[in-house]
Amino acid sequence: MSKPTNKKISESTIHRLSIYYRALVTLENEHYKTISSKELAKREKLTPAQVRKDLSFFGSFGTRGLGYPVAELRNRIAEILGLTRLWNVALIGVGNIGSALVSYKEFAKQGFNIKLIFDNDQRKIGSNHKGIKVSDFKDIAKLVASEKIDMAIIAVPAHTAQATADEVVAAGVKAILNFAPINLKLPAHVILRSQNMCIELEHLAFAMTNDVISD
Amino acid sequence: MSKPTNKKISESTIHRLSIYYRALVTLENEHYKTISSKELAKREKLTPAQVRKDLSFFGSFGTRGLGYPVAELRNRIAEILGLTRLWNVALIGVGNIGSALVSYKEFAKQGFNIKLIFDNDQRKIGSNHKGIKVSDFKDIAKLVASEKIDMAIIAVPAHTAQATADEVVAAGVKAILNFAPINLKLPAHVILRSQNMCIELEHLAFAMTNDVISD
DNA sequence: AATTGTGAAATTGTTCACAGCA
DNA sequence: TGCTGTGAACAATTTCACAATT
Repeated sequence: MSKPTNKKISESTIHRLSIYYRALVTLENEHYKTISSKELAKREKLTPAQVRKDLSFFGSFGTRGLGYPVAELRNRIAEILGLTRLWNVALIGVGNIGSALVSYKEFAKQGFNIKLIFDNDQRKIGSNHKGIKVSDFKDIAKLVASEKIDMAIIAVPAHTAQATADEVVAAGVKAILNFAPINLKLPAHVILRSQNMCIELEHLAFAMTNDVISD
Repeated sequence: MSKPTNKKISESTIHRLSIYYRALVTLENEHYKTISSKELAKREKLTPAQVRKDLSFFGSFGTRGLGYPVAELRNRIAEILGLTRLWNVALIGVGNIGSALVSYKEFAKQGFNIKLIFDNDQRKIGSNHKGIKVSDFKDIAKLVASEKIDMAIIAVPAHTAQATADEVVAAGVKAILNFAPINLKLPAHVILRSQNMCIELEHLAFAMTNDVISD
């Protein structure tokens, strides 16, 4: 029922699902009732065939001749991405990036609730960030369990990131978003995504150096 | 000379080049003189064949039986990525994320020098962030030219991002890194990369919801 | 003996093109 | 008629496997 095809959904399809989701939220605000693959593709600089292929992975949702029902499709994608529930997130490290993430409103909008903040700097422990008291990183195991934390965001310096991640995993966290610019080694059962902001700037530098022109 | 093959270097290869670069910097600090594709692959969770294919795009740098010379290879990748020069970067928007980026030390380490900061909030204009005075966004065209800005980082709220980007492009900036969670529409000659932090969390949510286990 | 460099094979991802349906 | 859903064709990327080299 929830798996109309048994083909594996690719990473790139999941990525585009996030894109569709955001587009559909916008379309809903613009009071669209339906949207065709052609129009959705145009908005997100994709091809209509790709939109249809992606959406067909989880069943027939469109109406031939008409397009896709915006609200229903947005809902369905939210279900698939796991956005119909709240996620309890722990933030590790409240330096530059960590502080920015606490205040980042998009997270809350998508159901990612930063519930705990950890640091190991005595000057920061006990202080308040957007109404959340900074806890001592030593207490992570206890608090992750009691607060039912689902995910952790690691925003500590590169040289402590691996040790930090190991402790986060030991505390029972099963999914990590890493902002430290290193490749973390974690057990296979832990889901890891990394965000390295330098890599994107390097990509710009590469493109400018090599006169890459996107057409 | 600089183009030993005429095959196009793919986006994914460029991405891995950034990864190799960082790995090689680490290896150099650990006093490695040479590194084999096997060992490099192991460190970065890739396959040896892929490492060799990627590196072969820009010539034969390895020595059969021995591996790749760490320092030389790091240098060569730096050249390819355009990291052997300084890049003048303008930051647009000094809210949560913008503030974090000004203080983010990795940027400077890789030669990305945030030289100008812009905002349109009168309370912020004139204030200091890490020794850089916040300029009025109205003056962007003049300052981009006089300060020889190469790239802009857009860190403004989603609803103003498109208008901001349009002005940044009008000011003559040819490369943009966008942190606003929308799909910017820009002329083809402008190089654009986007970083959407929600998408990564959504990926974690998807993986947890669907019991994806990376093996 | 160890490891690169690279065609060829396998796999994965994208686009085409059209039958089928509203 | 317009647009979806999808198998087949095509394109890109990754992996294999091995000759060449130190």
